[in-house]
Amino acid sequence: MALDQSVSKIVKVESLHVKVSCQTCSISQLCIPSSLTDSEVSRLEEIIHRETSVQKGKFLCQTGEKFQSLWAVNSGSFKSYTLSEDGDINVTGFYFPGELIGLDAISSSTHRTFVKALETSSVCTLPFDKLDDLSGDIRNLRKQMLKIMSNELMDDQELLMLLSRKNAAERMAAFLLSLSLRFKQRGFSEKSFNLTMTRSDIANYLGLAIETVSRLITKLQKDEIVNINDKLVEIIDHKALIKLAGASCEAH
Amino acid sequence: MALDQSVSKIVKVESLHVKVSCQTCSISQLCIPSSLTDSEVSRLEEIIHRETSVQKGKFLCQTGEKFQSLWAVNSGSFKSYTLSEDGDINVTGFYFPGELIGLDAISSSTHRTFVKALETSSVCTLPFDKLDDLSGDIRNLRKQMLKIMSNELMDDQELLMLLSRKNAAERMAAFLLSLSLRFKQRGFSEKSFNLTMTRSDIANYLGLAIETVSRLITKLQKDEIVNINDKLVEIIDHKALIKLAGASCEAH
DNA sequence: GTTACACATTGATATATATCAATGATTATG
DNA sequence: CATAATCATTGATATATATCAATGTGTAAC
Repeated sequence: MALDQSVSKIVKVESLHVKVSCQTCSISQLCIPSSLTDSEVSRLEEIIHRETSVQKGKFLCQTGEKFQSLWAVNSGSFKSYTLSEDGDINVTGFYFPGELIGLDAISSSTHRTFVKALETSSVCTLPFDKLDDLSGDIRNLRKQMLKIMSNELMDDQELLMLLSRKNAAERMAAFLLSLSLRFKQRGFSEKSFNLTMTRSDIANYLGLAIETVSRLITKLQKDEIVNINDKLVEIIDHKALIKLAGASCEAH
Repeated sequence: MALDQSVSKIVKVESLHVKVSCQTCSISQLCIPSSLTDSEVSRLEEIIHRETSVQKGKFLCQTGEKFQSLWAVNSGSFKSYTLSEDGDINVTGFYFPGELIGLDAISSSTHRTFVKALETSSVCTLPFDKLDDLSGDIRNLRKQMLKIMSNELMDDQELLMLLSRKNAAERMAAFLLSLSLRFKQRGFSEKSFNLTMTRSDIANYLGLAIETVSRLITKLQKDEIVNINDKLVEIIDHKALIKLAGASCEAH
């Protein structure tokens, strides 16, 4: 599959004199769980470009582009993927409000993935050089950045377990649980949320065939564990889902 | 499988008046590829506890232990793994000279894995608090730490691709190539090296059955791509190995 | 409103790899 | 030195999931 549509062109949302500040936003994991003081948040605020809108299907970044900023998702959702030489897509992750995009590009100073909006979304832009300078001063910011990265490492390791050792049903269950947890952590409903990505994205991400994903979803409904109506997921039996995701012995 | 043997007890190697300095050691990725000045390296040196020996089978850390330091591998090798509730082992990674252990524990301040010496090895210990303080002062050190973590994120993503999308032969080839590259980057031979881990470790890490790994090794020899004599690997046809690891289309 | 196109579901079949089983080789233990 | 224990190899069989194929459904295009 080739690149669809035109290259991204990020459009600044009209601010309409509504000056939203980081203090009230409380969404990015960079500010919130950390112990930044008000004045520290203010300094962070100064370097952040706030509330940029990205239309559905547009790119936040593309492979090969120079890395300059991190993005914090404000609303909407994104998928990241790589393209192999043969042109096949490898979905590497999904991003939801409160999450940081671009951490993996720090080391090479170049983006290694395509990041595409799954719906019309908005992000804050964090120029990395300035962020880095600031973190020299602010111990808690430095700590928080390392923490976020370390956290990502842990998440990746978990995903690794999932993909290498779990069967299809376990992967699907773990995927839904992970989404549920991420939404919960950011103050959204953990019981009911939207799958903004396609079945094909999910299948690709989980290393499964799209037909397998479809069948698994059907089965989860039959077993009355989750209810999935097209895009809308409702988790009915959370415990059963956990059990399904965790059980790695019986299946082997 | 339960925990084998006793808990680690790290023994200080007799220094024998040989004061090895980081300046001459040049092994850790923390110091070397970075642009630290001599005086900066000296400051780093002051906080590092050098050359601790770890016997084969002993633990560098265990799940649940408090995170206090990172370790830089000097010699030997380690494996990291988790234990599920049911007691089965999940090998999460291998560590060789020059590589840093413990980055994933930063976020939770607690070790989430067991790290076990595959052979008698030695490490340098980097107290994290002091390292963090120092990185507030030294911009390049800060940069280097983020770079290392970002790099790990990239590596993990690659591994993720490998485990979710590649078949057994591709995984095995990619595993050997990745080892080869890592050894090369640290100045060791890329053509010939030791598999210090068991077949079972490899199989577990790659999400394959041990028998499959064995068969693949046999096949790689038959095809005259690599020569594996018990633990010793010799890469004969590097190009063929790359081709094998990369091909993800033909197999699907 | 009709046509086209991406997305999703369901069934039949093929295949890669796990599992089971037997044996050999190497390393540790008394 | 003998015996056990771990690790590795090889073959036969079972099974989970990919692939192929057909159909349905919703959304965009004209």
